[in-house]
Amino acid sequence: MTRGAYDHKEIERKWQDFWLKHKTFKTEIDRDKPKYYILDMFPYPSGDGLHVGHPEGYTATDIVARYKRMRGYNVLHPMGWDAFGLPAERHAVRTGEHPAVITQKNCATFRRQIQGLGLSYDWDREINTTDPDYYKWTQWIFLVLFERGLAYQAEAAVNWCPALGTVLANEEVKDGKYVETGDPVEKRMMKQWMLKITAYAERLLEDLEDLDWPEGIKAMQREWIGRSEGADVVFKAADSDKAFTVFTTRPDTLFGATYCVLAPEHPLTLELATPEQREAVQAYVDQAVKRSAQDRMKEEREKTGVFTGAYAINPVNGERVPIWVADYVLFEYGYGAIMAVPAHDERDYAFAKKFELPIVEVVSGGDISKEAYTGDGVLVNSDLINGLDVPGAKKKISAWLEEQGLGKGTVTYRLRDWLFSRQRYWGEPFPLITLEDGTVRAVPHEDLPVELPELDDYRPTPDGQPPLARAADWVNTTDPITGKPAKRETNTMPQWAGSCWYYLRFCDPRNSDAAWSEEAEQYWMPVDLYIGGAEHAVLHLLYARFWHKVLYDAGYVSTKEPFQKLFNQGMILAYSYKDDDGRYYYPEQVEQRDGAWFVKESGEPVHTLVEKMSKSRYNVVNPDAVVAEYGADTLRLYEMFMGPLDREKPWSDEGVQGVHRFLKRVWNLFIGGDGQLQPNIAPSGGDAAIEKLLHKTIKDVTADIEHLHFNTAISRLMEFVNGAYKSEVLRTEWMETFLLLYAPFAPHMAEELWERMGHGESLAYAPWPEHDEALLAEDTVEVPVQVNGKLRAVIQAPQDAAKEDVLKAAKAHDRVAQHLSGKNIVKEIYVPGKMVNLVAK
RNA sequence: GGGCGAGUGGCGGAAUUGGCAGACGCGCUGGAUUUAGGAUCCAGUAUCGCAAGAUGUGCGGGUUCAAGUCCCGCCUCGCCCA
Repeated sequence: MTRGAYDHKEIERKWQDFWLKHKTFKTEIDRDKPKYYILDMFPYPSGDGLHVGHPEGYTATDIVARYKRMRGYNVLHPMGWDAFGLPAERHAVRTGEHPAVITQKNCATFRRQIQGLGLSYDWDREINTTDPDYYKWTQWIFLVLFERGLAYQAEAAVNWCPALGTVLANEEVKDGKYVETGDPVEKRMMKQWMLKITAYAERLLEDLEDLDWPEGIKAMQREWIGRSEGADVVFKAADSDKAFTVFTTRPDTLFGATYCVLAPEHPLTLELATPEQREAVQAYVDQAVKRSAQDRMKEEREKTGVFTGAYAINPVNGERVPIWVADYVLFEYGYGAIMAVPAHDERDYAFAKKFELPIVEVVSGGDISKEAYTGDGVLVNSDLINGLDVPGAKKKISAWLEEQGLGKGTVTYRLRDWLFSRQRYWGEPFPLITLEDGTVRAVPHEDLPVELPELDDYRPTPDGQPPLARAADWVNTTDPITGKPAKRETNTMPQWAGSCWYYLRFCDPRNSDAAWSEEAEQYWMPVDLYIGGAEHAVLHLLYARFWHKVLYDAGYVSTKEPFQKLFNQGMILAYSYKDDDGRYYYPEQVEQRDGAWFVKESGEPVHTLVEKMSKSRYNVVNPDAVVAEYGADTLRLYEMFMGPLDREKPWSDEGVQGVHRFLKRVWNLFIGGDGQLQPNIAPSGGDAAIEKLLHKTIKDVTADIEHLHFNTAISRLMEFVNGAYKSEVLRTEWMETFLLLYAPFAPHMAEELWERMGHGESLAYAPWPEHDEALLAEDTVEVPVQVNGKLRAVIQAPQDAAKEDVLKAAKAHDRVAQHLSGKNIVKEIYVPGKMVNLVAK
């Protein structure tokens, strides 16, 4: 290798060591500077190590963090590990090794890989959700919820897998089977801890308004919360003293209710069934409860149901309507009972058609002989609300129901309370004990954390209890108040718990007296910019917002919302190669000939696809390999150059090489083959055109970073370098300015060149360059001239030229004149400094 | 079915407010240098055409002096909800 050649390995090692050793990015509260809190969604440290998707978001936040520091902000930019979770537990079950051991190993790998990317985190703030010093405070927050009445125990339906003897998360179950092994999963009622997130539904919805978040994410949260206004209506059973309540979003259609449906789980279903029908109803209920909610809700599925033999009285007109049982009504939603209006609801319509139930139109505007009409229209066949439109009818009928004591207008939410317990080992233990009389008591704050006990087997017990039940010494304890025997909770918290508040711990991560100090929270919060994948659009972000609001109500935080601005990076995809039999090939196994792809060995044709990276598709790109071959600066720059941050984009090895070539061009612009600074970099002289280009670059790169348009920012830097290569003399000052612009993107090389330019200090806190608008002003501008909207010439004109002069010059141009000859000009348009258009006939 | 987003060269993608479509990069072509290059540098590269010129941002209409950009109708793909 030539002496002066770009050696990314040595340069990157040198500066990574420098930053760590000098704690360059260590942050303390500094009231003389404005703060800026920029956060990545911290990773789950899996055994596979970093994926190329991780550096995408991390590089984006790193660029902003480095840029903001240079703009004089006090930047909080931390990293940590969301390390509780299933893979480590599965590993423990297989090997008997404590999950903490594999977790430590994985964290070390992630730390090494992330540090190898030159990301400017304050490593003194590193946190780990599995560290007792951390989960002590997760337990403390749980107690805040518990003490405020927001945590309660309830019988809830869970996914029980008999083959594994454990409960599974919803994500692990598909089509009634465990996704990993295919073992059947059934619903089972178990006592679970629930968090009352529904108490915050309205505020979680309302406060979305002021957040600078992608509209799509806000829409998804709104849908998830699913606020709907409607009415509760009481239906009495005919010839009985029983009654049931239904919730409907369409009380206006009450006169069109021709039957009612109870969910199979509804307690009245069997009670109301007539003796003749009871057997059929029982059989239907038995098979319906086994189906999943998603399956039951599927619209395309053939509707099923059984008549109970009983009738209800429609409260508005006193008519007898049959009561059916059907699985398209869910017990969890509303009251598990509906009034069916087949004329104006598609599912009711399909059901009524199949079972030949009457369909009565009450809103005009559709053709109910063909399909249900769900739009607005004038009410008909509806007595006191005839002639009104839908919103007017809703209002009037709700008021009438209330008057008559038959119901009332209500608001319901799709959002359910949060099932918060898991029958697992590797999670936070609940800081609760249960006395023999059933009293549940919080573990006193001074006794936190409740640490996980050591086990020699991490499987559930043979009788289906969670693994923690194996630790009898731990489970059996005494109540500190009464001294009576008590048992610890054997469930643990779900993985979401640790990530619900980590952004607060980062403000004050080593505090042993509190989860965070008031001072730190007030200085740093809220998070100014939060970047991560859209897969957390609903759950993580909703759960964290919920906890934050509870902490706000309890007076522990000063902001209503945790994350002011949110941005989602798009997924990185990759090309994969697949033959007609569906077999995949590694990129090294295929070659391109005449525009088509073939397997090298067999010559068999393959087609290329752009897909998610996965091991089974043989298209995973390993960031370690890219760093080893091209360096971290290349990986960073390439991932940012691929395209807009929020879009999906395919990985291309050629693209990586292209960016690496650019980095080498920058290096060679500064450093000659002899390893010395290029002789044409001089304290004075230089072309004014380069100075102008530089100032344009400053202006554009600055604006692009502010807008997170990193791909175009990099293309501006490339344009400057292309310009500099054509210039004979490069003024030192200009080249240093360029390095500052370049530094957030390729920090290792920028630091190295900055040092070689004679600076003794890191450029991490050097002031960000400002452009001089005066230098950008043009004396003369190029004005395109169109004839009838088509470009015919480009003329030079003074910036402030009068309209007449420009038009005269335009008409005088040969080619313009040629296209005007024989025609009359009917209109002349001049947009100053921009455009001339001559309309001629 | 509903909501949101996207559709621009061979490829990834540019284009504040309607104002020169294709910046920048990949790939490709040619040249320089080199014992050699899959290194480096320079030039070219939307399509058709020798040229003048014509055509061109998923498709079909419209508004406008001027439309990738605004409006109406459709098609395809992605995500979310059902």
